[in-house]
Amino acid sequence: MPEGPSLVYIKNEIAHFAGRKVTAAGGYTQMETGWLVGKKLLEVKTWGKHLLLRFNNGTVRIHLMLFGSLLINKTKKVNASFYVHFGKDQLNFYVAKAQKIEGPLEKTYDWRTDILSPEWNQAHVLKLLDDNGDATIGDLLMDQQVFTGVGNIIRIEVLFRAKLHPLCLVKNIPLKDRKVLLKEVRKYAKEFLREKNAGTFGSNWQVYQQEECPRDGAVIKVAMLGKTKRKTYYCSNCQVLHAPRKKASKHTIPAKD
DNA sequence: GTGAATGTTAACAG
DNA sequence: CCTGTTAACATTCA
Repeated sequence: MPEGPSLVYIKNEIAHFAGRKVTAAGGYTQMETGWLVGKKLLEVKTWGKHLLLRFNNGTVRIHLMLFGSLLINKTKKVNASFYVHFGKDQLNFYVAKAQKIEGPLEKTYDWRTDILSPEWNQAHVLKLLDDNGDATIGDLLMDQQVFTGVGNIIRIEVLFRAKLHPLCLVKNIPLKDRKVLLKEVRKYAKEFLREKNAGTFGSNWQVYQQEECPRDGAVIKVAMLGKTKRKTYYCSNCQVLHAPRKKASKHTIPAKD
């Protein structure tokens, strides 16, 4: 369930709990929960795959990892790792990691990299691409400090849409193509959320878990590539592995006078 | 029954 | 010290 858009989907489901007072909190999480009782939930936010429940004395950061889930006013047979009750209403998180964050969230989080945030900032992310030129783009897309909220599905679909080979080095990607990539990341993240809302998620994958390239019919390759220990689906026919660019040589620029 | 899956981190080896 | 590998977490689905 959990890539960035799935967390925004969850946030939207529970946003209306803002203003309600916590009557009980607990679970097998390591985090102390006593500080929540009696406090009013001020706001529900996300930063990539983090779900943030903000209170005036701290924020609960919830991460669903790979298997986590949330049930609203329902329970499973197994214990919740974290739960919070608002009177008769309850949020039950399973297999989720909960931590307390102290102080203002801006101190912990930078939303300029969050692919679904209105604060997302192209210039800032382009700068981060420059800083990470030696990484492969397939690896860098999984870096939450640069592409906050991207998971394996988004990574793979976006590489295809931007026609980039997963092993392409960031420094070899022309600026124009970097901008196309960033545009596709934002676009596909929104499409992902739209499909979550419509209940059609997964019906429009181009390469993820696919066998044939929708562009040219080539066989989709599956491999573990780069440092990322995740399955990578790609079309080696239409996804470009940019070669090193020639060094801009100042000496070959003809002098004007 | 088996294996894989939208993820991350701590512990360990070299 | 830096880098890479492995295990762990414990669920759901095919």
